[in-house]
Amino acid sequence: MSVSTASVVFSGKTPVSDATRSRVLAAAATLGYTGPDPRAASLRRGRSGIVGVVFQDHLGRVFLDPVVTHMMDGLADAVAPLGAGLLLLRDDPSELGQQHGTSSDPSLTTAPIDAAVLIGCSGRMRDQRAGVEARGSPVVVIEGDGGPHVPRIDLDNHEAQRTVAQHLRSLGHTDVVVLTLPPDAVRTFGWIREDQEITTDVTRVRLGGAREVFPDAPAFAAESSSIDQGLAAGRAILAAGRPTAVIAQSDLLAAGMIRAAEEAGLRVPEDISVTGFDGVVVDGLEPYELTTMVQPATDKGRAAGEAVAARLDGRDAPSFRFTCTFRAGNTAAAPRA
Amino acid sequence: MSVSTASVVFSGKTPVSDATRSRVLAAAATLGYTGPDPRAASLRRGRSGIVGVVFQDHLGRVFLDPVVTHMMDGLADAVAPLGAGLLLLRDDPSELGQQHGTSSDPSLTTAPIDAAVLIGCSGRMRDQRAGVEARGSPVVVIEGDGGPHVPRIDLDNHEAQRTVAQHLRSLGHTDVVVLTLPPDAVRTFGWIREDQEITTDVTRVRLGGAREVFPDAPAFAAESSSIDQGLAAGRAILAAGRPTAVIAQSDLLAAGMIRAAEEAGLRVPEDISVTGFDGVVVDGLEPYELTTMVQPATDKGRAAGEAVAARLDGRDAPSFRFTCTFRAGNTAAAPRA
DNA sequence: TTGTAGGCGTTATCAC
DNA sequence: GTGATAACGCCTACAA
Repeated sequence: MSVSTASVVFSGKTPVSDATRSRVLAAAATLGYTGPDPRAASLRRGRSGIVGVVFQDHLGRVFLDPVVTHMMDGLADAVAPLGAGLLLLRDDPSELGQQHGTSSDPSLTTAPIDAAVLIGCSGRMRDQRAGVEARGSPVVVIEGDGGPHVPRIDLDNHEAQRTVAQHLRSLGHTDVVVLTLPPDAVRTFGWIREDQEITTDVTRVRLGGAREVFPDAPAFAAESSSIDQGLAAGRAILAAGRPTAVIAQSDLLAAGMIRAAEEAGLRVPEDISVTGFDGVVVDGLEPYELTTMVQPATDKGRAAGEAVAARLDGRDAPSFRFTCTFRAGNTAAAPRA
Repeated sequence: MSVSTASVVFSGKTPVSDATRSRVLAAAATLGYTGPDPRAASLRRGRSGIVGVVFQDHLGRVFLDPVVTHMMDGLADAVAPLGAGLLLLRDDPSELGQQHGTSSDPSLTTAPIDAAVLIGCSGRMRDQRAGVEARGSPVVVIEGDGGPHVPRIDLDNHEAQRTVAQHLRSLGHTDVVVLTLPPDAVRTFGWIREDQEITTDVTRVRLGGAREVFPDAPAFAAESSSIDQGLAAGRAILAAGRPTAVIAQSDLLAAGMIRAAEEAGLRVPEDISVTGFDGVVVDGLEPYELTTMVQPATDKGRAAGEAVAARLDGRDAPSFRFTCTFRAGNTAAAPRA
């Protein structure tokens, strides 16, 4: 009985005589051997059959934010023919400042992945990316800047947000607040200072688009994209003043903002206009239909998956920018005279 | 410069002099070494920091079915303190009948996982489970039978479905059809024959609960839990006859069934009653509110995660059965005289 | 504190 | 068609 014969029997890569095969299988059964150990196999082969997907947030968000679930749907779809599993990873801020992953958390650098998809791209993620690529694993970034040679899948965020702002301006609004996604990995809830650096690309670029139309619009940052956060931020915004319109950077935030407005006795859109971003279905928002930009979330995920597949296949993968489309709902109207 | 010194520097498990550390790091930088290779590390350690989650379905379902997303949310939550990533795996039916995974797909047996959570438990999954446990990786099953010593997280499906059926009976229904989830891995769409074996536990048990009240109710199987499938099945059911009520095994199927009824010019609940199962929010179902059983999906996921954590920690993990609660909506009423 | 040796379980290569 | 052998890259004793 030789090791290599056993290997051959289990992998089926080389013809084996029936007699030998059954002898090997019998021996395996006796010894309680259940086939190759994946860890050893992946070391030897240099492939694990795993694509890592890295989020900057608690993993719960992956499953509760419709934009993300749709994106993941497309990603899973595109990665399937590749025969790879998706490993959900978190870009853990608690590792900040530590020399090297003393944390037990699997992360980009400690997980046995063949490729990585970064959702957003913080500074630290960018550092890790270098390490991952140094090992020869392709990296693709969705909504973020991974550096010069990293395929990048994103939206025309600036343009899209400018479109919405323009819509509000044409309705006659001048007193506008922007309710933003987290500005950086620290995720501080509150007003964004003038001198504050916004490291999260989506947040910064969308804000830039809005400010192209309303240069002086103050911005309030939420900790994450959720209705609850929108509600909390909305309360804070209304406690500080009474804008005629709020530009939210996500539909979930917009939904929360609307609730906050209702709480404060304001009618939408008569007393205050609220716009969203994403074009997802938000539960329980009736009778409102958000005025928002619709983004092709599933396509974005699929494009990322295809880019990964291409890179793993030795082919080149270009960056791709998707276009959002304006959808007029019933949450934006002319301000009251 | 020695290998072990480098190892020590990177792992930080042993005190190292500052001089040595910087010498090592400098050398690493020069050589382009970016830290330990995860594949080799996981072989040596015998741990990969990965928990596999196995679905019987296309991975897209994971992200589009609200019951599943909530469950995953709870699971991610409970697994987080463990510092493990979640690997989404698919129990690929295409491997059926193959001796050993000649497919390139990562599966329970070919993925480097430390533990596995099985969603449902097909016959093949049960076989694979044995292999996984033989390697010492704990397995937990959600909604399925993994065998004698496998912790099992599920619902009082029989009782719950009986409750709904009882409700319909008390309203006066006698002519009832059950719209079921897939009966087995093959997922054939259509009427379930009398002699047909139902291998998927949830499907079988819920059907049993319904038939305790309506012993002769015919059953129609969908291919998956989705509104589209409910619609298709609903059309087929209505083409074959006109029951006074349909017991759907999921809210999504119920939603599809309602659409099919509307298509056929039937009013719900006046002409036909429809009940669901899950208690999730179904988009665009207004003005209906499903009469359904609400299940604690998030808790189910969390319980599974805690069971995994316990087992990885050497502790014992008991099975747990959650209870569903009846929610009266407006989709079930007395049949017309 | 640093260096050396051995093995984790595979699989690829080669000889037979 | 089968068997021996050498890495894959790391980690952990143990010795210096």
